[in-house]
Amino acid sequence: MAAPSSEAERQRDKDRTRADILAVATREFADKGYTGARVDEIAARTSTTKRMIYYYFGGKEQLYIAVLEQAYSAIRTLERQVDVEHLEPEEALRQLAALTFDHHEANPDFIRLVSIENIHHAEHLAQSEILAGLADPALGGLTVVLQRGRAAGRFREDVDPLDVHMIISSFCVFRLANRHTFQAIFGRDMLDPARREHYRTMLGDLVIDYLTA
Amino acid sequence: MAAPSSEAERQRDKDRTRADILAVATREFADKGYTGARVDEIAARTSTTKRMIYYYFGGKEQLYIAVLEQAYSAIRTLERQVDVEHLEPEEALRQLAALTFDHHEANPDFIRLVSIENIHHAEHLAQSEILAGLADPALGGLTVVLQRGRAAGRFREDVDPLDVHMIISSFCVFRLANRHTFQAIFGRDMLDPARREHYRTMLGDLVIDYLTA
DNA sequence: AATTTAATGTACGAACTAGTACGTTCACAA
DNA sequence: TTGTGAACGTACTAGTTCGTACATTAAATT
Repeated sequence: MAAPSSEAERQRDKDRTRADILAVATREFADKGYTGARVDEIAARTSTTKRMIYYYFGGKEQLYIAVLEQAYSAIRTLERQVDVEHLEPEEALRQLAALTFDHHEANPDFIRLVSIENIHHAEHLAQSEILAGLADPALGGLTVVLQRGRAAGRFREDVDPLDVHMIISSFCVFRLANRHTFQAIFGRDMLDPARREHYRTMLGDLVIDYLTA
Repeated sequence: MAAPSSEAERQRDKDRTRADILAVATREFADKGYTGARVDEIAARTSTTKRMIYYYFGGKEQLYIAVLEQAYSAIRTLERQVDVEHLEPEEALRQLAALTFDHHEANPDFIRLVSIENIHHAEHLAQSEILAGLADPALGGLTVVLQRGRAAGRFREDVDPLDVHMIISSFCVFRLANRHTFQAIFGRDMLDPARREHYRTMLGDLVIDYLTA
């Protein structure tokens, strides 16, 4: 009479097997890229077999798309966490920027998957159905904040929310995505914890200074 | 009695064959990534054969490193073009930023190679010997300009040239490297010629506003 | 308990891919 | 003009990699 899905020690568990494969595949794809990732390697690190990858996902490409979808879904509701209505526009913007900063830093696999997907011209993302819900959450709060700042005469007039989003993303993504070549060339680790606060503040200043110039 | 190297229709030409392979390989690696690129495919697009790739370069990895080296070498002397001594600091900075903007836009293959190399943790770049000469040209002019701006009391005091370089690169690299996912999600093509001037100006404002806040 | 269906494991194959053995041709020097 | 080495082409191999045929076991259903 126990609910089957709540049993912890089941030997056969569709959800668990799927989740296991997905987790391992995420790391493998993020680490090696789409072409570099090996289905056999993913299977080996799973507690199940390669057969199950094809059983549940159909193939390497569909598995990769599933990985992408899960990674993107995880960040969808992110920007909603900032109280854009009651904070001062400047402070709300700083918090939005800091949120992106923190989230990207906490999810290096996601950034790598985005880089990889861009190498492939976003052809897999384009096939996905999650696309629709992605733009709005990223821009909702930003649009409101800019509106309020402009209304109060504190922000410049000609600013597009998407451009501000682009500025913030540029900085945060670059810091992770280009970490290795930057380190190799300039000898500076952009992810050094000792410099974290410096960069975090810098991003806030950058955005605010631009908007209030 | 004609100089052998000036003959256009030679059937055997070491330099030409090498350059041909390198040019084709650059496009192939930039397009497909290191793992995705196929030696046979590169050979097929060459006017020579796969045998020559191994003859001149040794193997796929060495060919890739040669491609990387050539791509990086091409941008080494870039920043020197700005007259940092005689221009106003603000104007010199705007020109430096615009130069990076233009160069990145004109060399999408290079940006893709950098992305690809970061996916591979810059392990190939680290093996290369060109590394040494790369940091200086990128920062030389910037350091002088910031110095002059600070001396004139027009720039904030606490700014590191490498941080400014990072801001500029972030923006320019993001615009190219993340073009496809950005387009897929937000429906905006960051490389649309109609928006080019907008972004170019925006980058200059961003940097100047931050430095003069 | 019997039967059906979902989930899983094993072993294998077909196609691809980096790299090479071997043979050939051209340029140049003596 | 002839010998020699550099430059080049063809055909192949060994190993890899995605995907699947086939067998099996556990859960759900009747």
